[in-house]
Amino acid sequence: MTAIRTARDRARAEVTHEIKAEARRQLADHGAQQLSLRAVAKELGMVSSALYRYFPSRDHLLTALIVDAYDALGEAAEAADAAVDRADHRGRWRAVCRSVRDWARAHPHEYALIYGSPVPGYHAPQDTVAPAIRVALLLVGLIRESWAAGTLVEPPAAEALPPALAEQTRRLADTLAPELPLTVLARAVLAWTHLFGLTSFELFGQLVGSMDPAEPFAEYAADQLADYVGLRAGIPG
Amino acid sequence: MTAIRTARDRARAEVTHEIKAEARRQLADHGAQQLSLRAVAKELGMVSSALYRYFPSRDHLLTALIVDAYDALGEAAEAADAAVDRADHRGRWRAVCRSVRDWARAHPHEYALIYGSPVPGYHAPQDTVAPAIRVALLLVGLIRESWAAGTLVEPPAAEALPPALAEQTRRLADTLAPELPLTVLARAVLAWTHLFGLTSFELFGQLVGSMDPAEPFAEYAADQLADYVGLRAGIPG
DNA sequence: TCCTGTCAAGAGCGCCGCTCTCGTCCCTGG
DNA sequence: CCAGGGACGAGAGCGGCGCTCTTGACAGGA
Repeated sequence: MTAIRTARDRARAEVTHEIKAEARRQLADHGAQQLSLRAVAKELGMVSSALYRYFPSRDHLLTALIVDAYDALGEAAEAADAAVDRADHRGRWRAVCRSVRDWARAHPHEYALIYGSPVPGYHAPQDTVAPAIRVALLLVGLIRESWAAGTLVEPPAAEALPPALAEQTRRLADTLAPELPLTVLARAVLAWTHLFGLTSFELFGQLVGSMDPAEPFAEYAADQLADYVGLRAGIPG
Repeated sequence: MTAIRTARDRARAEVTHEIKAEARRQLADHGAQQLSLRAVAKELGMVSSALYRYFPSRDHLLTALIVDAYDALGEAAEAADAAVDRADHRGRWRAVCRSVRDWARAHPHEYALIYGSPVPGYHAPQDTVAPAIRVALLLVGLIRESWAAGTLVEPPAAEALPPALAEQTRRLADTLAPELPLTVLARAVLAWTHLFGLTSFELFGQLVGSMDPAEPFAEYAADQLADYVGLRAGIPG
């Protein structure tokens, strides 16, 4: 558990890391579909069968890359958030939205790997869920901060969730943000799905011919979503 | 141009259709990734090379399936729309949203084929754009009807689009809905992206652990989107 | 020192998309 | 009516894929 012990272990960790690095390079260049164990092995001066000492299958290697991609995206979003005044919750929201889009555009194949259609037969193992929700946690976190600061605009009181949705939202709130009104949390989830839905739409070419380039539309969407969840502009002071 | 002429032509059309049918079956069963020309050929009692008389490559066959999928989805949406009172624009909106989700859940692999990450290297040819926009046209159409009927709630006048987006939206409006206020059209596009974004999120497993099952949330989203674009409930009479 | 576990390598299996060649059959123009 | 040409299916084959199994070299613990 402590440090890496034997020379064998150290070598093993190093080779594992090198395989992932080369695989990530090929993924970024040619996409997940084209990621070939043989090509990775060749580039590393190994023979394909040797890779199976480190990853039991292509899917396992892909899973490792998925976790890395989620983490990279989460890190980018957190960095963007951290660069904005803590009290400017709306500005932070917009920064996170922009960072997601920017990261996706900079790493289209990685983005497609995590938010595109899942590889058939492939089902995400449990290791991927924790890194997968980093951006969602970030968004909920800043909404909570705005709520705590008293700057969050609540949805109209008349708007009640239907019972089934209220129950689901309550369960979600219990582990995520018990103090938030359920309507706020439901709207936050909706905004979250929209952020990634729009990013995917742009990246997968569905906007070509309408809102293309998508930059102004993405900015507008981030604004509208901030309104929708109730984030107010600027710093109270 | 008139009818199918010679026996050869008839045979060719029939075989082409059978290839597509078998390919669609395999696509529905195992996903696009697993769609193999050899398997299709074997199932049809042919040899793989013979298929190349009908489709010059796997991608071309896939493109044919994509067009079919867009058309099937468009047809389902149009049927759902047609089943609702013409004057109940909000009801029609919700029916279309529900039909998209239903179709996607009934045909996950076809849906993934058209709204998932594009196959690497694959770029949609022009044939696919016309069927691809059927649902969008349907949604814009019913918004226009509501506008014409005077039942559409306009966004707050204070909400102006930033110049770049206004210009894009205007270009879109010119060929789509010249009479609609730009803010309405922009909101419609946003709602359109959200509809498919949410559907993809559910289908690709991103909602597992939060809004799962997604039924109540999807209904809620359709409602919220109807509000957002300004569709009022019920029939004026 | 022996022995056990780890490792890279190689051969090979059954797939895949795709190409090329070769007979065959039928349609059509003379 | 018949010869030529075009469309067709079959087959062999190429290079590549994921993955398995066996083999031999090497290092660390008993």
